[in-house]
Amino acid sequence: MFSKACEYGIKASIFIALNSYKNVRVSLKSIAKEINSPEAFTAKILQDLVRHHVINSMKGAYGGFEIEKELISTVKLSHIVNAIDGDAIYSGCGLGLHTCDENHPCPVHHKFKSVREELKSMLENTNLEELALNIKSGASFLKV
Amino acid sequence: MFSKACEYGIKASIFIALNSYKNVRVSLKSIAKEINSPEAFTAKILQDLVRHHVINSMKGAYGGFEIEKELISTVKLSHIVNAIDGDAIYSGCGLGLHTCDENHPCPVHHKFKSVREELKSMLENTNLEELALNIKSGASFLKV
DNA sequence: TCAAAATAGGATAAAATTATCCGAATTAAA
DNA sequence: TTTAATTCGGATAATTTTATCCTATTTTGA
Ligand code: FES
Ligand code: FES
Repeated sequence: MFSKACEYGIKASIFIALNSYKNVRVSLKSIAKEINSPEAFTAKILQDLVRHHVINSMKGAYGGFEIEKELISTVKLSHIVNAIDGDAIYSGCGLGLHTCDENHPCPVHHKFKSVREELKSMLENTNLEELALNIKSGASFLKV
Repeated sequence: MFSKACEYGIKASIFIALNSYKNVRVSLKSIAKEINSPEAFTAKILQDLVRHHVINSMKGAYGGFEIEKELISTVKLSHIVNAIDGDAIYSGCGLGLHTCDENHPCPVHHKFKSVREELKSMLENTNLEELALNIKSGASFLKV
């Protein structure tokens, strides 16, 4: 469904959010360890999220990644997915036609559309805060 | 969402079904032309579908691909997707955990599950007959 | 000021997906 | 029986995605 890059991006963001509540900046190394992802590849993805202002980074000793506490609840999954995978999963044609066009629909258009919309609204209505809290409470897990 | 291979496979199957109603066997060449796909790559995918008994093939002059008329309405999108992309899209974890496990859920599990189930039921409840009929009536299109 | 700890970013490599090529095997009609 | 039209299947290539490596740059504390 999502690319590996996007999966890592989502998991990393949740872990960063979790720590940002505790005013702790997390390093690339600890992120990769926590979400079980390749370090250097994860670095690229984090850079991407920084460029898209989903997370913040600080270089140097005692540096790392963070998200402003007040913003955590405003970061939606859709922001992360969009930054990394783009919007094809929302708006692209399920059968790969150049554009999804109501007036020139592919065979699965009407059936596919509702699934895609549900996915879209799910992503747009899920924020990092709730995801981080579920990790904190032990209701969900980032690896294994 | 789906791989290119899967997109081609679905479109090809619909076109084959459409022609099978007219007792016409279609060649690789005409399929690739109709669905706007690379010929040799499409051949591989069709071979795969033949092996999975989604479609039938006949070699030699006047050969080509077909689906038994009586079976067209029994071929579900899920069969095609499963033959080509496997079942990860149904049953895999949205964040790439090794397995999707209710007792060890990833952060998006509960939100993701319903989307995945809707997709699954859509694919399991859509058959080639209805898709072919919509193409026939001009209600939907296989290319451009 | 210097050293250590980080992220940034470019270059490259590995793996997976998508795509192409070509000869072998099969089939039916002439 | 020959020939033309096909699918089949193996080898290979191109592209995209995933992953790694190395150096530069930034930041803080000693
Ligand atoms: S045209 Fe294919 S999903 Fe809309
Ligand atoms: S555990 Fe991730 S979707 Fe179920």
